[in-house]
Amino acid sequence: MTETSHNLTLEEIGKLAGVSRSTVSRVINGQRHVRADVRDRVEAVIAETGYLPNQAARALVSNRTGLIGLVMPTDAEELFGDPYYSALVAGIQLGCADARLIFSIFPVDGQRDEMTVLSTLVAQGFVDGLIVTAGAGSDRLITALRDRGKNMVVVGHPADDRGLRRVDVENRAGSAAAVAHLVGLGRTRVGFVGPGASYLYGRERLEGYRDALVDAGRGLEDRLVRHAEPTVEGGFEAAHALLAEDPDSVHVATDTMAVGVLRAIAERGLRVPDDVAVVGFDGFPGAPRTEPSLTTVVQPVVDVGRTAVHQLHRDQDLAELVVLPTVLRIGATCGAIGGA
Amino acid sequence: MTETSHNLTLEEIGKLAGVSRSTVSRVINGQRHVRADVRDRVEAVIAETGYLPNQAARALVSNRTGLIGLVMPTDAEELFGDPYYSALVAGIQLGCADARLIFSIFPVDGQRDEMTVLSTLVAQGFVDGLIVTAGAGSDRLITALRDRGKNMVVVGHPADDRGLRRVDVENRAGSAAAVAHLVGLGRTRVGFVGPGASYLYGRERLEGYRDALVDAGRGLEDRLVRHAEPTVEGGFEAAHALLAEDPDSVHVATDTMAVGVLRAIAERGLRVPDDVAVVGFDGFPGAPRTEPSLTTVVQPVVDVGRTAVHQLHRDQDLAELVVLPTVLRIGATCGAIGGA
DNA sequence: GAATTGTGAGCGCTCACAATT
DNA sequence: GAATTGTGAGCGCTCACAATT
Repeated sequence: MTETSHNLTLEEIGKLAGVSRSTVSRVINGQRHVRADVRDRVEAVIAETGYLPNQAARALVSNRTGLIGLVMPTDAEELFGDPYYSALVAGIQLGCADARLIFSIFPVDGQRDEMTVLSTLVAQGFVDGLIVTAGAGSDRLITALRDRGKNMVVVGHPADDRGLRRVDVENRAGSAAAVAHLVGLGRTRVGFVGPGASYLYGRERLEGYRDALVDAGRGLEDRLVRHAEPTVEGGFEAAHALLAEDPDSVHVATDTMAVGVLRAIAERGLRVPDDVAVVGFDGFPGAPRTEPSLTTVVQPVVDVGRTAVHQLHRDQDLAELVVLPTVLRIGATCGAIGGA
Repeated sequence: MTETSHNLTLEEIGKLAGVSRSTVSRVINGQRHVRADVRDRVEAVIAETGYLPNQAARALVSNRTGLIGLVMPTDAEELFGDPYYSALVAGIQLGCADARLIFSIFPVDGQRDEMTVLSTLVAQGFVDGLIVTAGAGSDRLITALRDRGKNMVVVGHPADDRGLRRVDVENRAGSAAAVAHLVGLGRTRVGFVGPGASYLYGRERLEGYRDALVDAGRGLEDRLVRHAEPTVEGGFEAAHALLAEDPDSVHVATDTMAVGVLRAIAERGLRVPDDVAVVGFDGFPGAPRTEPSLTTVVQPVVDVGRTAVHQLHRDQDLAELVVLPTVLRIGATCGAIGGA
């Protein structure tokens, strides 16, 4: 544990153990063809000196650093407290542990040009691969990295998805299941509240809503579909507009918006689920609980993170797109259980 | 923008521009002694080819990577959604922008041995320096990095603070100001709710509470001091115990606990600030608002992050400990404004 | 002689191969 | 002859110095 001011090298460890730098390298990298007693001697010297190989030298010759990066936009401060990122990070961490990689998050804000930072990271070889979440803020970045042929996995659905390795969830089928559930419970006027068309996942969830209504032989009423920003306030406002159309149920495209929807319903003196049933989407682990507890389509964010690492790490011959299934979690807002 | 499969080298760029690798290196690193027309020619080739220097080679020779790391514990999922980290990250990002460094967060969970990860990071030269937040979970790590003489700045107050470069806030003086404020408003039975003794910041804030009462010539009553876990629930329980002692005000050592304290006061049918005044501590930017709005001691977390980077980056002759001042922010819970 | 440019060496590893047992 | 070990070269830069204008 006593460490000298300058860092030791393979050569020096070899000298101390009476072997060449090659043998030390073999011991460190766990290669065969090292005699047991030699291995022990080298390992003893390593332990004694606290030697750690220089990563820059290693990276220079092997072209690998063992680092995986997640690009995280931080323009909006909320993003950091977002339970989505929290779960995604947990999943990526699991994936990195599986693959013996080091996980690092690169916060990128709009002030600095993200391209500058990222060229430094990947193009210049800081990280072996990058996980980037889809969204308006990352479209340019994703295209640039793709064009440079960099090792990248995109989480979610960016505007331009050509030639990308992606991990996504079953948005359309998930929402279809949510709406089919409401229809199955006897609801006849099912509304939809979701984010604007610029959010692809919102568009997909809206399609799922339509699929289910068409499958059930129902008509589609444009007035029962409302868009707003994917925030609590957005949900609140959209719900007020929707409630004027007298729906008996709503599928809300994000749980965050669903909080606003529940608030608007309560403000109108309506009961959930008796007057209006609600089914959300997302079901993130750290998200705040609602009262009554929200029925929602749970997307497996932790698995998404873990899968993204696997996609990054394995051979290139993997499927371009991995879509993970969602699960409908029954709570108290859909009227499937209890006194409704 | 057309990129070939293999990355270019300095040598190749030099050949394309009709100069040596040295001249290209000078252009890239912005050194003098390059003729203007040569510089232009080299820059044109760089732009054309999209050349980016290999960071591993750079790091190998210069012993610097330009990367700063924040070690972030993720055992508890809440930590990620914590407004404290959110603000700290924002500050570190500002500091890195100032110093033209790249900022990276290393999530470390208790499952994997954090020492393994970190030896890889610093000892082996992935990052030039590390910012570590104090806390029970990081004590071992901090000691190990200090013993290895690694470039590190600790945020907050670890159990063993010997030989560390630290950035901290005025916990003691901040709490003293909070309590002096309550005393100045005529409160005579000032209580304290804070975390257990294992939290050093809590101990310091308790000392500040005592300082202010002693300064005001008041006695100290042990029954007016209550400890619990630094959570909303902890604050709630401690407040219920405290309220049995009939205090007319409370200084709560964290805003999170203060939320629980306000809830307990309301549950007892008491009014804030009329019956019981409350002053918290922290004032993090992203923290949820309370009703009535909380009077609190604001610690400058963003500045803490920024300062930590400066400490890491500048010469070693900087002060070992930088303590940033806190500010009392008047809200509606102390009775200084409005109808109380 | 000052500004500009190029050359050689070396950072600390890994890999292919040769030389040992 | 198979297992084990060592040697040489090279990854792509930066730095000190020499060589050029």
